[in-house]
Amino acid sequence: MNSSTSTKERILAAAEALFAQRGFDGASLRQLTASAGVNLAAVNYHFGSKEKLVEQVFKRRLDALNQHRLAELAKVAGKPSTRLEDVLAAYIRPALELSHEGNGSLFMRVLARAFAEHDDTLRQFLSENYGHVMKQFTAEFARLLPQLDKAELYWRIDLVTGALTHAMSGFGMIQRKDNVTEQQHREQTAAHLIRFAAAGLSHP
Amino acid sequence: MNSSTSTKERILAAAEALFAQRGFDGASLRQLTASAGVNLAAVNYHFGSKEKLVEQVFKRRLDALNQHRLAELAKVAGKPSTRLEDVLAAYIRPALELSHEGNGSLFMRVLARAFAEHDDTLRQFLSENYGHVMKQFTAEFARLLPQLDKAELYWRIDLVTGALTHAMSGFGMIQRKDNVTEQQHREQTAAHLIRFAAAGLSHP
DNA sequence: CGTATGCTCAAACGATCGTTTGATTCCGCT
DNA sequence: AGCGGAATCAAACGATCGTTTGAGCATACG
Repeated sequence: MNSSTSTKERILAAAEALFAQRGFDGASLRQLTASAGVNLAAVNYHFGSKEKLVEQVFKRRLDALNQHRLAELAKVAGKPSTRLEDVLAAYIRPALELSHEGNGSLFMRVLARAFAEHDDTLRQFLSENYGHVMKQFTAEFARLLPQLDKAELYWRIDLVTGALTHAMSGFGMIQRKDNVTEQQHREQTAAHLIRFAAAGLSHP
Repeated sequence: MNSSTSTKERILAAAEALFAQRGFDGASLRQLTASAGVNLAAVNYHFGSKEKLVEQVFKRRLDALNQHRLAELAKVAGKPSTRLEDVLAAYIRPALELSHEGNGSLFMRVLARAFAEHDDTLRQFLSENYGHVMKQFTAEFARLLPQLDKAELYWRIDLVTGALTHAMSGFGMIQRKDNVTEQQHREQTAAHLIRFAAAGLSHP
C-alpha cells in the first residue's frame, strides 16, 4: 500500500504505539503487524525477534533524548552565570518534549512500562545508555551545590528523577484540561517540575 | 502438605511474589500454583479468574496501607502544633513501611508494575480505593500551605507522589549498601523524602 | 534474457496460556 | 455410620502466542 515509508519504520511506529497501549507482553505480533499493514513474518525478518524489536524501539528514542539533553547541558555547563534551574531545564525539558514530537507521547508510557517489566535486561540496557549522561549532569549539579556531599546529592537527584518520571508517564492526578493545549500543558509541567526540583535540591 | 495456612492465602502470597518478579502477564497460573503448592484449578475455584486474583492481591495490601496512613494523619490533622513534615510523614512512612512487613517489599514492585500495565481498569480501582485518602491529605496540606491555590497545591502533591513512588519501587540509582540494614535504609529514605518534599511543597 | 537477491506472503509449527470438566477426597453434621 | 457440600485433583479444551517455512514476487545486474 503506502510504500513511502519503509516496512521497518512502519513496524517501529506501530510497535511504539501498541507497546504503549498494551505493554510488551500484551501486544502481540499479529496485532502489531496488522496495525502496521505488514506481514506477520516481517518482524522476525527485519529485526530477528520480538525482543530485538523492543530494543530498537527504545534505542531510537533514547539516543535522541540523550543527544538533546547533552546539547542543552553543554550550553550552560561550567559557566559562572548558570543557575540551578538552567541545569534542571536541560535535564527535564528534553524529556518532556519527547512526548510531543511524532508519536513520542506514547513512548513515555512505554518507558514507564519498561522500568517495571524488564527486570534486569532492559534496566542494564538503560543504564548503559544513560550512564554517561547522568554522570555529566551529576557533575554540574555538584558544581552548583557545593554544600552537599556526594551521598546527599545522589539522594536528591534520585528523587527529582522520580518526580520527572511520574510527570512524564502521565499517571498522576494532574490531567491536561481541555482548554489547555498540549504544548501549554507541557510548559506548565516543566515550570512546576523545575521549581519543585530546585527547591528540593537546594534546601538546607 | 502444610495446611496451617489456607489454600487461598498460599495463593495470595505466591501471587504477590511471582507478580513482582514476572509481571501480571508474565506470571502464569501454572508457575503460580506450583510455587504455592496447590492445584492449578484452585485459582479459578477460589478467585474466579486470574484477573480477580490480581485485584485481591492489591486490595489486601492497599486496605492496610490506607488504614495506616489515615491513622497517622488523624494523630496530627487539625492541630495547631502540626508541622508540614508531620503530615508528610503520615503520607510517606506507611508506604515505605509496607515494603518491610512480610512479603511487602515485593508488593511495591507489583504496584509499580500496575501503574504501567493496567491502563484504566486498575487505575480506576486505585482511584476508588485511594480517593478519600488523597482528599483528606490534600485538605490538611491546604491548611498548612494557605498561600498556595488549589491548582498549585495539586501540582506539588503530584510531584511528591512521583518521588515517593520512585523511591518505593526501588528503581532509582540509590541502592541499599551492605553495611546498612533494611530498616536503616528505609529510615534514611523516609527522612530524605520528607525533607525533599517539604522543600518542594513550601517553596515560594 | 536469465539469474541472483532482497523482500513479502499465506500457512503451519510447537509451545504455553487461562479456563473448564468430571471424578475423587476431605470434613462437618445429623 | 452415613450423607452432602466443600475442596482438591489430573486431564483436557480451545485459543493465542512467537517463530519458522517455503513458495512467490519484485527489482537490479551480468
